[in-house]
Amino acid sequence: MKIRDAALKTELTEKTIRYYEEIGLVVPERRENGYRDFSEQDVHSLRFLARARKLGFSVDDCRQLLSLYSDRKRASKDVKNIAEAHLVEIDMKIKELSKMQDTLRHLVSTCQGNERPDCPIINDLAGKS
Amino acid sequence: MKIRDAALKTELTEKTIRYYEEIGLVVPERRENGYRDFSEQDVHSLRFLARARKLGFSVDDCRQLLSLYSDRKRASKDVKNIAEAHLVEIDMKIKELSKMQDTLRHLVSTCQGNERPDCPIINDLAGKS
DNA sequence: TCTTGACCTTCCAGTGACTGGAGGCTTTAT
DNA sequence: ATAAAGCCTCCAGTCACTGGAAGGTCAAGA
Repeated sequence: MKIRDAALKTELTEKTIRYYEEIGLVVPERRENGYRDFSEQDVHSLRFLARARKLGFSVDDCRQLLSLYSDRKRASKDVKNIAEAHLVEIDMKIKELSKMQDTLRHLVSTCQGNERPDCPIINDLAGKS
Repeated sequence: MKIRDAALKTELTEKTIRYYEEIGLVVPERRENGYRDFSEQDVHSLRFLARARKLGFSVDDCRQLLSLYSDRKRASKDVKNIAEAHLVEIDMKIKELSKMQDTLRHLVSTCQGNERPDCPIINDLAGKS
């Protein structure tokens, strides 16, 4: 299957698929004319990658997960470890964003938002309390 | 004041300060020997930038906020608009992360995490329901 | 005076995960 | 025969820095 069809089947772009090949996540065959030729296997891998990326796993995590995926002797604990570490990262990001949200919401709510220059948002950024 | 002291006073790194100069966010004077010479004004701007970045504003937002900061005839609504747009982005990010979190938490909770290969996380990523 | 070491400078490369585009083949349809 | 679509590679750009090399400057101590 050519790259266009692989892209349609995986909801990845052709660019992304070529990039994944470049960094060694998939290794499609090549036809005589140089065109990539994706097997069903390749498409499975790409879909796996697409899902993992959607869950926010880094490409490097994806590489490990993909390797565990094709390892029949894997220990589920290895997978779980990766997922739990990722969860911790997500938690941290949410906490950080929530802090920003709180501060900003407060500032925005106290700003008149009119034509005059007085602005608690600017004041806060300027360090004036 | 030399860059090291500017860095200490603003909690930015020297590298970051040089970068901010490179992209035109601050324009410190230069001494005869080529060293940057930061005024108190410059330090104020840098602190302003540091705070805005901590709230997650993009460098481009920061540029606009800084310009509004030094504009005595600014309208607070211009500031508020930028802040509100940023809040919307933060909300979206949090929602996206929360979705990932939900899915991942569920998957992690159903995975035994032992030496055996059966793994609901891998199964989900592989599209097996 | 010499030297050491801290501090400053510029410039280049790398990060993550793509994305856009140029320039050039091959295939398909008219 | 020709045009359009589709494929290829390679290079540059994104964002906001960060690391490091190579070299100039300055103050203090031997």
